[in-house]
Amino acid sequence: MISARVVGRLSLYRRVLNALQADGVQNVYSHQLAAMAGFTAVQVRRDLMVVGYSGSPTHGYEVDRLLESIRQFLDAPGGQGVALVGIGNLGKAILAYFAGRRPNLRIVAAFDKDPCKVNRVIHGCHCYPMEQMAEVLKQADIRVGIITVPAAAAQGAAEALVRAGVHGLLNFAPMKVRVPPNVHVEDLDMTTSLEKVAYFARQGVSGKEDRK
Amino acid sequence: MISARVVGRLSLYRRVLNALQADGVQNVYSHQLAAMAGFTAVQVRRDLMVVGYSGSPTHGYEVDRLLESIRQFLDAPGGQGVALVGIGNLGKAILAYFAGRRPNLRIVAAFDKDPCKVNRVIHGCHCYPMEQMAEVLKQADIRVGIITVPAAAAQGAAEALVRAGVHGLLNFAPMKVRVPPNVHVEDLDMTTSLEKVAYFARQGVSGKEDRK
DNA sequence: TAGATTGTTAATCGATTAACAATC
DNA sequence: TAGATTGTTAATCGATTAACAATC
Repeated sequence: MISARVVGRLSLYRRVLNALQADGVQNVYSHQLAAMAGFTAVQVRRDLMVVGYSGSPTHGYEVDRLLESIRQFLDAPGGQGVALVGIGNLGKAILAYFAGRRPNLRIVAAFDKDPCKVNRVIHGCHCYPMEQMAEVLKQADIRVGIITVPAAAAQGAAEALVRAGVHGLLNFAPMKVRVPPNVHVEDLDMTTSLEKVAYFARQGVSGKEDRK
Repeated sequence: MISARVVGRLSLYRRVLNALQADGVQNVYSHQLAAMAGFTAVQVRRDLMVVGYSGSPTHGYEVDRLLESIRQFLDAPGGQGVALVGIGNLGKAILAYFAGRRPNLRIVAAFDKDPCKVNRVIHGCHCYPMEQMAEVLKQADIRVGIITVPAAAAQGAAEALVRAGVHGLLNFAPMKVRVPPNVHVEDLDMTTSLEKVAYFARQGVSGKEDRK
């Protein structure tokens, strides 16, 4: 079983490698990738072994082939649709943020309980009333959901998404949601993160070991 | 040295406790708080010891006094100002999200290099050109920064904020920033989080142990 | 008192780091 | 070959979990 941490780092390596590829770089060593991604060389080498592509002691890793290996590991073969619940300020910003960024992982449907916010297209994403969720998600084979509703509505949104067949949730609401054990939840809690930063800024220390 | 994890959990406990207080609940046991916050009772008890307030075996924790202890631990005495760099879709959504939410931790200044986006007020926050950052931050004694610029501009934004005296950064850009060791950085990388969720949704497993 | 909960120590678990032989 | 890097195993570190005496 691959840990969530490794998957997250692979996602970061890919972005760094994309930048290198754009610059015409053909080979890269683990310590270079480590410095750019903010991890250690040993972590990088161990993570890259997971995707099943080996480097060479003389040339390091070939950028092109490594990117292809990561792509095969991370991406769904035919692309993956994502649903978003909660078309408020944050929801709309996230629709804009992901619009056209990664064709393989697109937000293809958004939902809101407010009738005034649905039945239109925002940043290329169709907006539907909550009642149509099961139907739309089944029809588009969507298995990933993003929750951008207020805290009080988060649990309900999560349950609706899970009922509609979603197996992964990205939760922006400042509240933990309870889901069946086979559903993966990532919490992206901006309030907690900001309070953490504020605490350590006030203490004048980093809360982690130095990053050299 | 308190770990960033503990500080983050305290922030969550506070929100759960606020909800309980609003419901008129006066006492709470560690296992109740644990269930609501999504952690274990032992974690809750250990974390609460950090803030220096002891519970009682018979009544558990008093909600009012516990909230006060957490507040004293987490919050800056006179309130803490926050600066935001990058007034795009995401930046504006974050200004709206935090507006009026926590008087003690307010975004009081926003910056952008685009002259069209500055010299106005968005969700109660004054917007300035980048050139005025050092001056504004010093005058308002701001030590916390939020980065919502594109990936390519993140390092520059981080350096400008650090030069202006910031000791903590909340980084939304999908790129690691390098900072001096005494600056605390929290990365809030939506792209990585979404890719993690998509990966585990596709595998049909949670990537963590069951949450019971 | 009896009993559930708290505070605290010991054991477990997992991830990171260090060390080193294998490789080109 | 010499040398830097890779892949892999062992040691370290930190956090979580389990166990239990102390408490009201």
